[in-house]
Amino acid sequence: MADRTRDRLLELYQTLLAAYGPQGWWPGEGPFEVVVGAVLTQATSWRNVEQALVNLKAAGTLSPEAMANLPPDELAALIRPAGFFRQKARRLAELVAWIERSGGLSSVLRLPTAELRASLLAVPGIGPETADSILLYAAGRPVFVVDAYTRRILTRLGLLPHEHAPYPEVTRLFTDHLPPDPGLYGEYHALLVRHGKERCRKRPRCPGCPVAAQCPFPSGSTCTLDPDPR
DNA sequence: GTCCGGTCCA
DNA sequence: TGGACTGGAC
Repeated sequence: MADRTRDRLLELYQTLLAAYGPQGWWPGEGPFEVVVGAVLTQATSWRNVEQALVNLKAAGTLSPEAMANLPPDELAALIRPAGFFRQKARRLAELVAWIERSGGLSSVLRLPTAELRASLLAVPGIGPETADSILLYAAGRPVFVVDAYTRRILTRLGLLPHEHAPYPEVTRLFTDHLPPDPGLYGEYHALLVRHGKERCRKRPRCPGCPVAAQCPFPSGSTCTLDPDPR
């Protein structure tokens, strides 16, 4: 049976990969650094997250055990460059407490995918995108991470009805039509982020866009304003 | 001034 | 649904 969506998704992936090259996600060493980075990068550019990670490393607190024993205000001070630092310090503390309660990170990362996802979502401050980032990049599970870039790009390409499509619907677009390959999903998501910040911005930079041939509204022709009927 | 690799709460 | 959370880069 012909799967047009699959063909379009694979074509998009190949185009992005050819244009930008492998993105090398997730940067950093070890699953705990991925977990921490996933929280720190919430609504925050990675550049700012990096300094926070440097601070945590320098303080020797980039392990669940060390972080669990860190006073909240000290943790907040270390992650200050990542923004939302009081809130994120609380979120990291909650997350680390859950990890320690659950027998440590390696035990946690061995939980079945559905169970791990549910447990992560039950931690205050962990939403679907953060949970899925951890599932994919720290635990190596074939889940597709959906963010604002993903929604915007797919909507403009006509693969989604509108930018506010529910999270599970967007995830399914990928998992229903592509093989469950964590390597593919990880690279694909990273490429969408790259394309979203470099080209397919709110105000898109269409001239010279590598995806123009696959896009219904290339160049300032029309439709730079999304109609977006809720 | 605007934008970030979101999430929670009223 | 709209703010609040917060700092740094462009």
